[in-house]
Amino acid sequence: MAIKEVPVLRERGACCELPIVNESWATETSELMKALADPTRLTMLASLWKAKDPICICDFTAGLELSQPTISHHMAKLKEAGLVDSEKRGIWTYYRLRNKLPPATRRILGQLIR
Amino acid sequence: MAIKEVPVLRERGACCELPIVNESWATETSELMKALADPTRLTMLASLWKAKDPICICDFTAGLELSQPTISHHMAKLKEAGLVDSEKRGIWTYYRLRNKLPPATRRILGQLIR
DNA sequence: CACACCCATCGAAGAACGTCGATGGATTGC
DNA sequence: GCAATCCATCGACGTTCTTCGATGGGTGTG
Repeated sequence: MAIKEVPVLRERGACCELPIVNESWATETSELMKALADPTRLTMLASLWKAKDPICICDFTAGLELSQPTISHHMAKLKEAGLVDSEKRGIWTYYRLRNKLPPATRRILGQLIR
Repeated sequence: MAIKEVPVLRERGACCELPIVNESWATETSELMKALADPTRLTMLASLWKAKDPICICDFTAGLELSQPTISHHMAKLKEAGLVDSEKRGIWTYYRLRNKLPPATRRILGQLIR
């Protein structure tokens, strides 16, 4: 646990160089993380991940203890992040996991869920 | 892309059941996602992931275009999330990826960072 | 047509977040 | 001891987020 490799020889005011990190990678990845940074949205995603069939807003409203506008709001965020698709059928709007998910995104979701 | 499995036969006011999603899983996972939901923190994590040696605050302050308090603030969040360890050496505080990371967390980071 | 239901959107309120300058403790070099 | 450096913390500000009630459009039922 101790940090042994670091010499105390370092000069004051002298900073080391950081490994190069792609800036657009950071912003794009943080967008995805923001979409996942809410327990309600994670629950909805996990439900869609596990369910074979699409799920409509009223199912989530009945199952989660939140108002219908809040559920719709969260689902809109998931859609805006490109994580879910929606389709209207009669008076219902059904949501499902987007089937054209980028492979990397799908792998991350797979790691998170289950 | 079309949703074929959904019958329109559904009765009004009748909701389906959701797949069961563990509630504490959702809150805990969302905590991790919140820690990752910022480009600066992602950049710092990626740097620590790639770097062999620990990195001190002043390196990040020099490399990223943010004030020192902001850098310290972000690093404190990463530490609070259990993602990094710190050790003081002389006047410097060195940070490194926590070596006792939960395997699942490590796998997620591995997926995210390249 | 009138009514009931589903749902997206709006506006508002409160909480959480990102950022900074200022400050002060700790450590080291002179 | 004095000055310089690193860094954590505080207080403040503006932004973003979560949540809700109210509203209205769309769709089907009687």
